[in-house]
Amino acid sequence: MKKHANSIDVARRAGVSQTTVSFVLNNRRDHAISPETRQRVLDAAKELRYRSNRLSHGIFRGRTGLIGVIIPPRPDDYYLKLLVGVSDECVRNGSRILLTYPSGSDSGTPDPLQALIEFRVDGVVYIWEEDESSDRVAWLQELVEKEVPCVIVDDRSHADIVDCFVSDDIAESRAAVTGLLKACHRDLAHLSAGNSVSTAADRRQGYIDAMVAAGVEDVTATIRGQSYLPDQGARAAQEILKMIPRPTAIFAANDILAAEMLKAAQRVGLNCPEDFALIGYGNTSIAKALDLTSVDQNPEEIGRQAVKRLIERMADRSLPPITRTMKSRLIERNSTAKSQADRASTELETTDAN
Amino acid sequence: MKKHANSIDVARRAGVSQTTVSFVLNNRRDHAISPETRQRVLDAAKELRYRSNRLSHGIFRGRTGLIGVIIPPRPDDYYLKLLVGVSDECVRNGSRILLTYPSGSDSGTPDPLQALIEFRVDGVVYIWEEDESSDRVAWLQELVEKEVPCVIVDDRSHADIVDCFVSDDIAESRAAVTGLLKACHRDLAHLSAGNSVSTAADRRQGYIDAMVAAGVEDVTATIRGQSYLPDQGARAAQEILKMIPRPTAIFAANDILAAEMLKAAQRVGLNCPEDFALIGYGNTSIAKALDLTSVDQNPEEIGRQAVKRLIERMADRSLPPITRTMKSRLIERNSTAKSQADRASTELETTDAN
DNA sequence: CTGAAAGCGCTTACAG
DNA sequence: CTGAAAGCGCTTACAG
Repeated sequence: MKKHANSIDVARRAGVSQTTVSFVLNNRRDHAISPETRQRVLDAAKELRYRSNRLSHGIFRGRTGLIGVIIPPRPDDYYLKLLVGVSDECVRNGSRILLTYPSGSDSGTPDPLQALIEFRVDGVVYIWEEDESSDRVAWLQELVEKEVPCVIVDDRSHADIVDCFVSDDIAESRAAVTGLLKACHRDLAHLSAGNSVSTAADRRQGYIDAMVAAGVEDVTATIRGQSYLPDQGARAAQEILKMIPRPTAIFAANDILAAEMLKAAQRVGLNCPEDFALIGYGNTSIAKALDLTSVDQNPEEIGRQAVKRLIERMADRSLPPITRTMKSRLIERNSTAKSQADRASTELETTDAN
Repeated sequence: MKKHANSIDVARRAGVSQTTVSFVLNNRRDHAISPETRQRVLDAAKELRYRSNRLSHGIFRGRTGLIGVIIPPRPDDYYLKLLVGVSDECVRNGSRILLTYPSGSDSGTPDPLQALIEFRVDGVVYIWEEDESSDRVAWLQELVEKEVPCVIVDDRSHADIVDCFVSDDIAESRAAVTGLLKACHRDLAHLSAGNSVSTAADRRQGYIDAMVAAGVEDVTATIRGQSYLPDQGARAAQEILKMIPRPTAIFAANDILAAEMLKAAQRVGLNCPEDFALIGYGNTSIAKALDLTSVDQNPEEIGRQAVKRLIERMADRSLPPITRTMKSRLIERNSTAKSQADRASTELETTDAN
C-alpha cells in the first residue's frame, strides 16, 4: 500500500481529472463544478484519506504556509507563552511554525537561516537576545536581502529595516517604581542586569527616570548588578542589603533576580513583605510561586501581534517598517502587600523631625 | 530580480546541465565529476546565493527533513528544555522541527495532525498530557495507520503500538521519599496530583512504595491533592498542615505544588527547612528560585533520545515498539538542608520513650 | 565525465 | 461544466 494517496488516485476513483480534483479541493470559483461531481470527488478523497501535499502545493503557489521562528534556547516561560501566541495566529492564517534555535557557524551546525530559506518560509519571527556573535546581524541582513518578510521581537536596534515588537519596559518600570515611591517608600534600590540586553537597560532607565522625577539625588548609587545570571544577581543582592540606609523597597530587573534578592534577604533574617517590598519582572511561574509582584508583558499577545504584522507584510512587502511598543501591566501580589496605611503612619512618625 | 535562484540558473551560469549541478551539490559519488566542473558549479552557486529548495527535494526523495512535534501549550520550562533536546538531535540529523499545539476539532481550527501529514513530516514526537478529549488517541491511530514513525513522550499507555519515553517517576519518587525517611523524618506527607496524569499517579505510587517499605500503616491518610492546578494544590497544602502530628517532611508531585505548600506554611508561620523539609519535582526555574530540593528529569536528554529512536525507526519501520524509562536524579538544595545530625539527636530524645 | 528526459505531486492558464 | 498539457524546482535512472 502506498503511504499517501495523491490527487491522481482521487481523480481516478472519482472518475474525473486531476484538474477537477484540484478545483474542488481548493474551492475554486473560477470554473464551477456540478454538485454531483463535486460530491464524488469529496467522497473519493475521504475514502482514500487523501491529504493534499503541502510541499507540492507550496512549490507552485510560492507560499509554503511555513513561518520560521528563531528562538533563544533559554528555559524562560516567557518564550513558551510567546510561542503559543505566535502559533495561535499562524494557525488562524493557515500556517505552521518551523522552529529553530540559533547556533553559530562556529558550532559546525548549519545556521537556522539556511534551514529557513531552504524550506522557503513565508516569513520569520526573530526573537532577539543578547549574543556576542555577530552572526545574528548577518542573518538578519540575509533575510532582508532575500526579501523574506521578518519581524523582530525583543529588540528595536534594527527598527530601520524590519518591524520590531518590544515591551514598554521603560514606561512600565517607571510606573512600578513610582508606585513604590507613592506607597511612601523612601529608600529604594534596583537589582539590575546592567546593559547586558536592551530590556535590562530599559528597565534600569525606567527606574532612574522615576527616581529622578521624585527628586532623588545620586540614583546610580542605589543600583547594583550587571547581568541576568543568577550567581551575579546573588552577589549584587548582597550588596543591596549592605546599603545604608537599608532599602525598604527593591525593584528587580526580572523574576530570577527577584528570587535571588529574596534568598539573600532570608539568609540574613529579613522577610518580604514585612521588612521590604519587592517587584520582579516577567510574571513568570517564579513570580506566582513566590507570590511576587511582577510586571506581566503579555507575551502571548506580543506573539500574536507580531505574526499579524508579518502577515500584513507578506501581503504587501513595500510596507514601511514599524516599531510597536506593547503594553505591560503590573500584577500585584504579596511581595508589595504591606498595607500602605501601616507604612504611612510609620513614615509620619519618623518624618516628624523634618 | 527573482527571489531565489534555482538549479537551472546555477547550471546556466556554470555552463553545465541541471543534472551536474544536482550531483555536485548533493555530493553524489555515482558519477564522478571533474574537479574543474565541480568548482565551477560551486562558484556559480555561491555567486547566485543559491539555496536548494527543500520542498522540491523532499517531494522527490520522500524525506522532507521535517520532524513534527506536538507539545502541550503550558508554560512549564520542562517543555522548553525538552524542545531544545529535540531540536539538537534533529539538527544533527539534518532535520528541523515543525511545531504544533494540540487544538481539538471542536475549536474549529485544523488539528495539528492534518498539518503534520500535509507537510509530510518524516516522523512525530508526540508530547503527551492529560486531556479529556479523545482526539489525541484518534490522532495517534491515524499516525500509526499512515505509518508515520512516532514516539510518545510522557506517557506509556500506548506502548504496544509506538515507542514511549518516560521518566522513572516511580523509582525516583521512592528514592526521594526513602531519603527523607533515612534522614530520620517520621511524619511525612505527600502533596499529590492524584491520577490526573500518569506522572502524578507514578509519583504517588513511589511515595506509597517507600512508605510501605518503611512499615508505615495507612499511607493514604498522609496523601492530599488531586491535581496539578495551583488553587487545588493550595487547598490540599492547607489540609496537610492540619494533619496531626504535623508532617516534618513533605514530598510534592511537582514544583508548583511545592511552591503552594511553602506559601501555605509561611502563612501560618512555618518555615522551610527549619520546620519541615520539602521536595518538589521537575527542577524547574521555580525550584531554583525557591532553593528547593527537586527531582531533575533531564528533559533535554529525553528529547534527544526520543529523536534518536525516531530516526532509527525512520530507517527501519519494522522495529518493535520499545518503552524507555529515563533516569532522573535528585538535586538537593536548601529545602532539605536541615542537618541530619540535628534531627537525629532530636529524634533520639523524643524516641527515648519507645 | 556529462546531459536529455521522465517524474515527484501539485496548480493553472487554456481549450473545448 | 470538464480535461490535456505545461510548469514549479528538484532528482534519478539511463544513455552516450
